[in-house]
Amino acid sequence: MTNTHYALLGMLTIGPLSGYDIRRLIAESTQAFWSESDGQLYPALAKLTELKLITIKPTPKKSSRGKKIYSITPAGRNELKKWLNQPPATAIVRNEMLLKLFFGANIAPDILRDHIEKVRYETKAAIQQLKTKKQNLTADESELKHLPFWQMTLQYGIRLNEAKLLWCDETLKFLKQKEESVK
Amino acid sequence: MTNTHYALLGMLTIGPLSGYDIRRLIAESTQAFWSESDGQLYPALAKLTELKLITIKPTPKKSSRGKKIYSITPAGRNELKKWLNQPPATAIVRNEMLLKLFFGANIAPDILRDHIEKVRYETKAAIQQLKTKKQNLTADESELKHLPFWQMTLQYGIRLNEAKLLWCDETLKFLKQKEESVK
DNA sequence: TCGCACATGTAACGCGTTACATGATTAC
DNA sequence: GTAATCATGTAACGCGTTACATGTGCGA
Repeated sequence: MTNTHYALLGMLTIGPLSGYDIRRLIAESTQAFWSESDGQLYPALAKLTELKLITIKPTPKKSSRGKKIYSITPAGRNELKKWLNQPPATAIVRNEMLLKLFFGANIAPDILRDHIEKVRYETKAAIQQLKTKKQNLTADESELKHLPFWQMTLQYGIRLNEAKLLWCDETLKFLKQKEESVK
Repeated sequence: MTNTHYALLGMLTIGPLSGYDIRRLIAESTQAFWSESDGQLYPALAKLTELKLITIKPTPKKSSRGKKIYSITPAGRNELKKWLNQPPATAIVRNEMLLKLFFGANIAPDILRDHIEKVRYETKAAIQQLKTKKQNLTADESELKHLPFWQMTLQYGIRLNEAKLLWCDETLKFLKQKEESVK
């Protein structure tokens, strides 16, 4: 049981979903802090089924395409809760941007500026995207009990990206000063 | 050539170092945004030597332990610069804490609060550590040209963690209100 | 009828971690 | 002499990605 498995169990607490649905949900709702690849998703669903933590609903009408609708079982809910109750592991991060910056003495100053300018641009776009997503989420009335938690994760993204933006501005300003002092 | 290889090349622009030195440097200076395990480090050094991007210095005096001192070659510097000039790839992140929060509707409210409280505590500690490290860095005069860049990476950590702390406070407050409204 | 979105899966690969293994030198 | 630190490496394993493979149903 990896985090991938728990992520899938968690998604199925929202309601019965197909693999494809989960895939879309992840892409739309959690891609900012969680992602799954196909190569993980489908084998993980198979394993969870085998463990009887999820079940395949009997296809309601005609076999509509090859679609399989999964539901979480009581045993599945139990496993999920056990995992949720454990404090989250502190992640080890690897930030390529900061690694390059750490070796910044070896880069031409204008190229480094370009890099940070690019990060700044992406960060601004991310903030905008997260904010609109947070707005739209409020409008949507389905799955009311999940709403506040989903908002919190979006708020996290907003806050962290705001800080990143601030840092980009600080750093660009600093780099500009540095270059001028060299002239 | 993976990021690990470039990280090692980068470290060797600071000066000639042994594998153990690099290991220590990473643990002391970049662990907040970059880490390497032994299982990567030594094979990577071997490969870089084979590619002649780094060389083993003739052991200066008596073979002091089994120590090998590596230096970057001109070809190595060239490879490093090519990598540094490319804009950093936007990383895919996986944040277990946010994933658990996303499924927060399935957790007892007080346990969730504990989780965030723990994050808050760790974040405060991280800020303090980064700030003192930034102070001490200024005092140290070796490797002057690297200093501003190292400070920028620390500042990044400080800014991001400050935002995280703010978010923790916001979220804890919000959760408390939520619980009271249920009563 | 043609293309796109839906829908599920497998195979290969590689990065990175963990655990194991070994031995030298220094400080107490 | 013995513990801690210095110092280098290997082996096994597993997670996760990428690319490949296949097929359905709907709308223009």
